[in-house]
Amino acid sequence: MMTDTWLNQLKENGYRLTEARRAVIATIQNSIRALTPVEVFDLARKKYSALGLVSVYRTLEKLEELHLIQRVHQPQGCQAFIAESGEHEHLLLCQNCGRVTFFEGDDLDALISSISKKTGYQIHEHWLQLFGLCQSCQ
Amino acid sequence: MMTDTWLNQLKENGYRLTEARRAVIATIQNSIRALTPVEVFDLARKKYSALGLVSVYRTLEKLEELHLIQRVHQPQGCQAFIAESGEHEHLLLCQNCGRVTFFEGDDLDALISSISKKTGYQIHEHWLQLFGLCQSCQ
DNA sequence: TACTTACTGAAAAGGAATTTCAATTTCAAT
DNA sequence: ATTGAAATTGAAATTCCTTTTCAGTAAGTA
Repeated sequence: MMTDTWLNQLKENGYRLTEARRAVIATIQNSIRALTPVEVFDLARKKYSALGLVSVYRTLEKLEELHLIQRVHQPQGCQAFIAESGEHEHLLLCQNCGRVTFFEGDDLDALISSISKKTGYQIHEHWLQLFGLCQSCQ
Repeated sequence: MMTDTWLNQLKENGYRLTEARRAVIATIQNSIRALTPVEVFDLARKKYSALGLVSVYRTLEKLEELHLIQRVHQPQGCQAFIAESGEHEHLLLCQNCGRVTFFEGDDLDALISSISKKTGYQIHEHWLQLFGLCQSCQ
């Protein structure tokens, strides 16, 4: 199970496995949408009521550092996190329920080299994110 | 001049033209990179030293509401603003100097309809942003 | 089982954005 | 020009979110 993968990742990097971290990890892995620190806190406390908000922040920091989660940028704010998919993938967000779906196969090479030629920039990275309505929200 | 366009926009929407607003507007329009509220404040105070930070926040709010400026999302944070270009354009950011260049002509229709088919989402919006080095920073 | 040290939650501190408020300025109506 | 109502101002206070501090606790190796 994926939870174990994350716990192993923490362990391999010299971090300890604690109840607080297990609760935060389980919460994020069970969510289909991006969660803010306070949302993680509220949800995780249902399973582990002694959890402190500070530990949520500290765990999120470590998970982000290990590239297990990523920050999601949205018009309403950029404080929410979602589990990362393995590869270089982009996000598709439901504007109604917030569900996050990953997609790949963006071939932007032609576009990027054309923009590079026009502007004179060396282009190193790109962000692509789509917004819409998921099947159940249409 | 573009400053006048913005001032007219404010006026047409029932807002008054004040020294504070003129200073904020001039600062943003003269910047080639996105500025945070505090950066706007520091720059604008060189021309109008009585300016308060609160007025910067309030003016940014109104300019955003009128779609004259837009928030720029970056890995380091999402508090910076840049003047909007007229049409639906995307941003190209220099990772060294922060210079912002707009580009258009992103034809993502094929990609978007393919993703739509695969995922079942109705896609309504897309964000595309490129990062790299501008000519003078290479 | 013992022991080192990372980790914890609570409280305090810090930083950014918003609200409050009395004084000032804008600008439409004289 | 002058007036006066109402929007706007800057400073201070407040709120909200995140980080730091700290003494007690728990993880996990020896």
